[in-house]
Amino acid sequence: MTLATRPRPARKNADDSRSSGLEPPELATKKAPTQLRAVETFERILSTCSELLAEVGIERLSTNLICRRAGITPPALYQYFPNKYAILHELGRRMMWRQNEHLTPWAQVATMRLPETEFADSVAQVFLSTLHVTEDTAGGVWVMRALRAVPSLQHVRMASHEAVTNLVLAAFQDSYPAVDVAQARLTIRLAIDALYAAQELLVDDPQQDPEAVARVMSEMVAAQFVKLRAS
Amino acid sequence: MTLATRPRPARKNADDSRSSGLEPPELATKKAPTQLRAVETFERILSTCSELLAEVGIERLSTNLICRRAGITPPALYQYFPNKYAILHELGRRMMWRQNEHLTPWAQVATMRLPETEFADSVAQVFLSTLHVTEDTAGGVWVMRALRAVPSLQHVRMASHEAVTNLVLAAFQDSYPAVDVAQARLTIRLAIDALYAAQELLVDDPQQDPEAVARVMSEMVAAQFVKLRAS
DNA sequence: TGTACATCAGTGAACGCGCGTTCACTGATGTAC
DNA sequence: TGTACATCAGTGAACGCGCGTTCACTGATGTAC
Repeated sequence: MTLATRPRPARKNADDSRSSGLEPPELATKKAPTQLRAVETFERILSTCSELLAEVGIERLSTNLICRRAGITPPALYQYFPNKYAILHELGRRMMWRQNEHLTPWAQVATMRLPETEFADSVAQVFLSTLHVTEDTAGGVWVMRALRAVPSLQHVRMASHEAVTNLVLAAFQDSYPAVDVAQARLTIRLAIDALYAAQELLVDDPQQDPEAVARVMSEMVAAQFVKLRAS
Repeated sequence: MTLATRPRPARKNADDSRSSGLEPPELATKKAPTQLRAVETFERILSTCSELLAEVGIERLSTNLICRRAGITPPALYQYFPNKYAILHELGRRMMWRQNEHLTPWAQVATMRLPETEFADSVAQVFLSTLHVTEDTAGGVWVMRALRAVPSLQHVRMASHEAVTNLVLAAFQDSYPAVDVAQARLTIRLAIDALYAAQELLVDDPQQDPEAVARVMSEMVAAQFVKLRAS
């Protein structure tokens, strides 16, 4: 018989690569895939990760598990991502970006000038449409939860909320230039966080009626916005 | 020389005890400590867990790590808790309970009848006092985050928010019996979730001013409550 | 008030397992002449 | 249009490590007579 098992390769110092557990993990992707096959592998890693996140939760998610499910071997995964956090980072970025996309056409001067009732209706509408973005993505909720749960991933959510705030703030300022910026920014930011919280409630508790939640939250937000206009 | 190393004990079937990864983990505590020394150990496990949660995050938290830091051996921990989730469960329960404690004296008929401005002020006050509860507990924020992140622990947060909702709802109904219950419950629940979201913002972003956040959120909530009274 | 014994509290040492990670390698795709 | 060669994409097999968990055991505390 020829070589059935190869001899153990010499290892320099296995500890070098293992972090002490205190530095944050690398989040950037590594090599970008160029060939078609590679792009498919890259995307399959992402979708598998999303899928598994919903099934086993972030705690039991591992690169080995992703590889097994995606039908590839670990070294293939490591070519593109340094660790599972980088995969989650990419998933989070995409999800946030898709949500923000739905907001851009709403955050216009014309919207900000709407009378209270119409304004509230428009808020309710964007609320429901961004809700659908999360619902339509497999494991979308769990990606959102992972962003919250992992310390090194928090900034993705933060940056996204910050970006949305600036988007809305710009439109608002164009409409009401006299309003105090700090005050406006805070109100907008809190409105956004409250709306996201309401989205989470809907996901966590399927008993709740999305339309009713959208209505109440929009009223709350609209009233505060109108108050802000007059200040 | 006498027995330096003992012979390997026979193991029946190591797989029996290892879960397949799909059933939720047991959350109840095991034996309750009776003697003083045991109570101290029990409490040290809890406080060490809280401490480590803040340092390494839930992802790297392990029973072994807790034992090392707490100065006990694993079997001692396993006497009281079946796994790390049970420890987090207990920590979460305590934190939620302490927060709710601050709310009970507020959720009274007299409060509900306050005029809008005074009502808003009182909301701002409870908001800030519950915020301090989280801040004063070592690793308090991380306990909250763990409750969100771990699927099997979600119900602790949910149950707490539900309980708070009922508390406020009862006081509100006593004051305004004519108001539609479902409508009132939804408004209250969303207000609570929004206030918690604002708390998280303050924790995540130390730039934000707690007083300013408290003020804006309270105004938003108060306005909606007053609208509700008149319906 | 003393002692025998039961229960409580915690130890030391080991286990099997899956995880993250890397190695030398093979096969597929693209490209220069 | 064909071919030699470089680069890209992915494999199979192994590693050291820490984790969850359990064993038989020792020492401390409480209690019945």
